[in-house]
Amino acid sequence: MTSSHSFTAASPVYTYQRIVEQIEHAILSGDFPVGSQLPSERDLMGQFGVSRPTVREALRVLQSMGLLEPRPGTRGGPVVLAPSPDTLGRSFRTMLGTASLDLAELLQYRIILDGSASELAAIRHTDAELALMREAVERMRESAEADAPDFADADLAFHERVWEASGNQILALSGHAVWGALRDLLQRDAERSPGDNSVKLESVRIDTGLFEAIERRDAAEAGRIARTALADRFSSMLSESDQRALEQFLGRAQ
Amino acid sequence: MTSSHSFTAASPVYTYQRIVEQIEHAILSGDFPVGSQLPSERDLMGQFGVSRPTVREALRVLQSMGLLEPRPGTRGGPVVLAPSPDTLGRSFRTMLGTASLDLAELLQYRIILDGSASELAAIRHTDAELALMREAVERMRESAEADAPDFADADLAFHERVWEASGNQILALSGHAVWGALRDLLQRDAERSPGDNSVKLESVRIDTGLFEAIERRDAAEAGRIARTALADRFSSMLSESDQRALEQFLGRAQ
DNA sequence: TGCACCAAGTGGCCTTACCATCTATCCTGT
DNA sequence: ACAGGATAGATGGTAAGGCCACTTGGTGCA
Repeated sequence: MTSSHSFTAASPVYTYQRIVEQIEHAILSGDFPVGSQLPSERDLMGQFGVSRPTVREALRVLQSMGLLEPRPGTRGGPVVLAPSPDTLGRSFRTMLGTASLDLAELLQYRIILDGSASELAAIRHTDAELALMREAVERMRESAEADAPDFADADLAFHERVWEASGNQILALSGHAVWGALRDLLQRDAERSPGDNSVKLESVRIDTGLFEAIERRDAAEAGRIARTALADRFSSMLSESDQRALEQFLGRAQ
Repeated sequence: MTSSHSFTAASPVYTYQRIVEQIEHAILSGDFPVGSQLPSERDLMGQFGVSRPTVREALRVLQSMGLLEPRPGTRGGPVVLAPSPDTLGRSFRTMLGTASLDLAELLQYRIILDGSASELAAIRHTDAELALMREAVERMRESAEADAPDFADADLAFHERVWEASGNQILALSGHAVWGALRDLLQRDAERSPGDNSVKLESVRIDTGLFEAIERRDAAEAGRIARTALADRFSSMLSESDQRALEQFLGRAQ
């Protein structure tokens, strides 16, 4: 009879990878708090019993994970960095960049994120966050009325404030990444009409409504506005079947 | 008078970093599709005009981002990988480990993703996807009743099928990443009672209800089940204020 | 006391080299 | 003619040694 034992994959273990794991574990377990220094490359090369290129490869990987930063000079050595959400955002971006994404998927994902973020922002925003959002809407209005070229920046700024007011930085980071991917996709596909002022003014009108819903803590309405705004703005670029699926997801059909 | 020109920081540019950027851009812009090969290290060393350790450091970084995989042998060379949730999940875990992310945020994010994925799966699942989900639920039930150790795998398999049935691969990738991070966190924090069969049976009961809601295309109910299941299962690990915010977000309070 | 200088150590990069492994090809045996 | 194994070449993994620019900390001079 065959044994029920299942074998695990026998992938080779590279020495640089084991160094990464050891140092990573040492940092995450608190042996090297933020701001502390690791031994220099030449010391590590002795401690691990490997050559310098090998420890350098390991340090590069840890560096790209945002855990370390090199520091030259006497009494130098790699220093442990404070955790930054940047790497998480970069992971989102590379994942979105390599995935062969179609517009429908990306739009759908952004509708999910923005809708939820708007609901959360309505529920748990603080006065300071509300003030920042109000200021951003005002800047959007000014930019649209002056037909200034920085409207896209002002638009993004407002949505960033909403993401932040959601109190969930994963939402903020992924929202930013998806926003960038969507922008890249559209920029590549079609040359937008940048001078069309009515579109800008319509955006201002919608975002003002979103802001007011958030202000009066009407989560359901805030989420609804955010979702339908995105759907209305982009649905014309989708195929007919994707449009129908989107409508159904938003609960308008049926 | 002083000029109004503002200078930008003059940070040093490392050559290995420029290689990373060039290769990353080439991959993300589609010049090297998934599965294609880059020139070998020795070739790249010639093309970039640098030494082999330097191109190796660059390749290591790209490798740790999940973009590449080395491939030895004649006609070898670094291979471009398909996007994987692994690196995103690792970023989540790193941020959790360094305490710049808390459990509440991650749970909230997973509730948003799983809820939306379940709604979408209810709307647009195909017969084949439904069969796969039914099969996965069945495997969960068998594993729970036999008290087998592979229950966690069966549980994950069911949720993977739901993510896939949502028709949105971004949802599937990020769902997978968050799931992995959450699992690691719990595994580390507390030694769960693996023999507690009632918990498994309860999970089976809930997921069966979710499956049936998806089967009858009841999107609202499917979303509700997915969200409340996650909240009920994990909320006891949250602080009291986070629990209240979660309840409010789910629309039960008020 | 202040400041310029200097020496030591650090990371950044290079050169050369060897090894295990994998792939493609060829060559042999059938 | 074909199947299969041996072989040769290229690849990535790792090592050793060395040079350079720069940062740092102390030292000695004004």
